[in-house]
Amino acid sequence: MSEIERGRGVALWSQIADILADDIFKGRLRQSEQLPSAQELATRFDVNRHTVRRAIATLEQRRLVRTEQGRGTFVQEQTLDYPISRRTRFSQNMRNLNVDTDIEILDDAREIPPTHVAEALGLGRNEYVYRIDSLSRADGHIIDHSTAYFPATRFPGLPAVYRRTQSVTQTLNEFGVGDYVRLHTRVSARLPDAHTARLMKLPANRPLLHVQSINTDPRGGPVQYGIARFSGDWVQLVLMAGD
Amino acid sequence: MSEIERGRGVALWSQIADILADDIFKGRLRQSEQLPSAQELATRFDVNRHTVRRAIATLEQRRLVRTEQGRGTFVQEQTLDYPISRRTRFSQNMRNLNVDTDIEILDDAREIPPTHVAEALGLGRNEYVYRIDSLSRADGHIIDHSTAYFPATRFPGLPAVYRRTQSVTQTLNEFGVGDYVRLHTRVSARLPDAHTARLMKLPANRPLLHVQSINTDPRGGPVQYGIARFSGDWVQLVLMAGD
DNA sequence: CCGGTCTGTCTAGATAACTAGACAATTGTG
DNA sequence: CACAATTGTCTAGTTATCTAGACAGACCGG
Repeated sequence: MSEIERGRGVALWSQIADILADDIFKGRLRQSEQLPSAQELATRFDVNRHTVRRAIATLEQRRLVRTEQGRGTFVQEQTLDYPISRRTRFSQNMRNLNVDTDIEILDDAREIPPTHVAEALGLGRNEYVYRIDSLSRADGHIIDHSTAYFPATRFPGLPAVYRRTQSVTQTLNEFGVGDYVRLHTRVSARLPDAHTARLMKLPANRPLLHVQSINTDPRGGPVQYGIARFSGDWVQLVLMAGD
Repeated sequence: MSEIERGRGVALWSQIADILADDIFKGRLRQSEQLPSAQELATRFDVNRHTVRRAIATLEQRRLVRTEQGRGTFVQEQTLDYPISRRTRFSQNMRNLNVDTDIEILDDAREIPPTHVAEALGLGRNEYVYRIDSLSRADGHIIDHSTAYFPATRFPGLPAVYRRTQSVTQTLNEFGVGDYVRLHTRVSARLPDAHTARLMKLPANRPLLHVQSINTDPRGGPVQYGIARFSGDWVQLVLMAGD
């Protein structure tokens, strides 16, 4: 049995959270299995129930567990598998997962993009883009802070349409882009910058999945450059074979 | 610059100690170099001087730094290099290092040893050994908790001699073993058991060097089986080539 | 020897972490 | 429905951690 230490500079709730998280990741607590009750854990670790509750609260924030009043605490059934393919659509994904989604548009602007974005979109030095920053929620939890760039000359007034439709697919459709595919995707693990951490209500030490992608129309013309930042704790990207 | 976080379950002094220890291990603070003053570090980390002092106190316990009143705090010049060879002698080692040593004998007993010890010493199932538990200090700091086994029939009354001489070499000499060599040495890294942690005044999460060795007389007869547990933070075993 | 710069020690108070206990709210079961 | 088990919420008190300031003691360079 893992022991916890007092007075060594690490709070008890933090140690307990680490042990339980490890139990989950290592599979000692199975998917959807019920955790011992808070009282039971308190007895096992020889601490107060409130201390255990604090540990569990942090696990819940990280979506590793789910608590239900009167029933108990359960290991979260699945990390949110996020399929990445040439034909990924966010809203389609979420509908498939039977998750209640919601997108909040934080900010949009017409501006000259960073050079690497301009290059990716095949734009010249002084061509404008629309930048749209948004936050996606699923079941009320923030899962994604994304920044999208669209060529401004090709899609005049795009932000207004996007605000109305709340869907990239729908928006591009109204501009005559009936279909689009993902040209490429780059995935890395990073720690959040201060801005993203604040937006996603994440501690600065929880890793993010940093996904950079380019969508093109069927003829290969780039229509969108996107950066999505997922909570690494419970979003899992799934790379599909043969796509 | 490494930042520290408040209210995340890790005490500030603990975070600061970790950062400084890392600076030392990674060589960003050189051997014997002076650390910034406590006040300077307090300003850099935006905490109180007392908090920094607590961090430094733990580093001093781990012998990573040395503080000198009126002068400053310095990176400890060297870990204690402990040469391992066929002809290793503890007291000789320490004299060479110009370190003031002292051995405290904690316990001795005449008993049937664990089977792996009996095998190593070439003893039968019911042959007795003397077990001697001792603690070695250098410059007043505990560096080593060791357990030694000697065949009891070959060295009757050995513990009394050892208590008098405080030296394995001297003791075996009195029993007519003029010379001995190390047959083999096994080194591993382990966390201390509760007993050893208490004896060595170490936190349970600081690794130990666990050294198991067998000494034989010149004809190859095993005379001692030993287990030594060194503080991993500041003892470094040095394996000599061609020995 | 003097003044500046360190570490060492003390006191006092503020904030975070932990404990203890009571009771409400919800759920499942007999 | 009554009951047991569980999570959720509150209040109060203790301990650990952190801050603030003062001053002593040692060291060093001028």
